[in-house]
Amino acid sequence: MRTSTEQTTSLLSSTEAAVLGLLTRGARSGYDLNKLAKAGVAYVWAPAKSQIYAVLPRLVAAGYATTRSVPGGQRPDKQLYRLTAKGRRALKEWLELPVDDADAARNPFLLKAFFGDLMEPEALVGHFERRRDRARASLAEFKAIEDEIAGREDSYYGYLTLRWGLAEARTLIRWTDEVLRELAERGPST
Amino acid sequence: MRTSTEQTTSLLSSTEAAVLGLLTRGARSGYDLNKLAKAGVAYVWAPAKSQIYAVLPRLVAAGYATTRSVPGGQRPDKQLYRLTAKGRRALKEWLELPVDDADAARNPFLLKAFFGDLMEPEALVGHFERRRDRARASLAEFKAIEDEIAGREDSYYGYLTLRWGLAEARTLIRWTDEVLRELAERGPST
DNA sequence: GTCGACATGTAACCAGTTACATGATTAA
DNA sequence: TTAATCATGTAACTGGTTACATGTCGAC
Repeated sequence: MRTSTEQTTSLLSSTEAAVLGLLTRGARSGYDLNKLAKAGVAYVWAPAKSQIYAVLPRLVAAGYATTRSVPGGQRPDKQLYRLTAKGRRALKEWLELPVDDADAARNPFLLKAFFGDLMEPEALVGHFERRRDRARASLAEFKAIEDEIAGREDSYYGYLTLRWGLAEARTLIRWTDEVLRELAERGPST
Repeated sequence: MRTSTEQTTSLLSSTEAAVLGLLTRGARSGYDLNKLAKAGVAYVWAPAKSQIYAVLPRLVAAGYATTRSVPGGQRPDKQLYRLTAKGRRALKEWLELPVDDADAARNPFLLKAFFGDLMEPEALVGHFERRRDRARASLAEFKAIEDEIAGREDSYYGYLTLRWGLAEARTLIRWTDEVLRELAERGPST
């Protein structure tokens, strides 16, 4: 973001973009956004709560959002954030910018698998079993969401990304199953 | 790693683990490791050069590796790092530790797709086309590597992870193609 | 005579995390 | 009475990035 007076770059961080994106759906508090993120974009982007609270004032400082204090009775006042036209423009700009081609490959699971020869066979099998189980759980979860939103025009783009989740989970299950079968074959025989 | 005297945790960062992993293949310099990483584990873990140079002295301090200076004639002396028994144990421990279940979902591409309604249709199409092209390129690359290493016992675990790369690329191509077809159908008609 | 490989590192920065701090309200 | 939900935020840290700095040697 670079909060200099004459910023030329004006680039959002992904978390800032995610927050602005959620704000397009209406004015929200940090608390709301956190819940919304956990429920909605979570598969795609999952910032820590503290990060959301950190980002919001910056967005206001940049003129991308405004705050309004809603008295909360006994509890702390609710800070309601609302997207500005400038914020919407900045978001659109960020969204339309090509994704950085070299977006870091960092997958701890694959890293472990890659060095599979350096651990006990059972440990490796455990990794793959957990991965498979997790993929199965995701698949079930995604299917449930699919039933809910499939065909609903308003969540078409969410549905697109969900379909990636489904496809990935299925591919993951197939691959882990295959590997587990292979490992079972080689393991005992050697 | 926590370089306290009585560390109980002794946990490696993934980059430290990756570097130790590469060192199991023999003594290497930072420069070597960087090239090796770019060529080998890159799909799985791709640290910046400077990060490798930062990690190496820490590994030595922790007793996980030793250095030996190899005079380089005119050029800077080569620092050759060699894995210690302790380092190998630490690596094994890290490798066998279950992967953190909640390993951050952060995919800028999917994030953009999720908010597809907030950008120009052509921009979204562009995103998907680039993604598809990139997946095609990866697929070709992975196939080439496959031809090289398939069946070679010594790279079995590298081959496992490569197969994930292949499967993922294929799934990605199928999904992006599908989405692009859909977008083409809705775009002009609406 | 220019480019890329060799070879090491530092400095400044950044995006994000975990744990801490506070405290009322409500439902089981 | 205990746990969850509401509601905000700070502090300390971490794992990483980009750009900078320096200089030789060999190939084309």
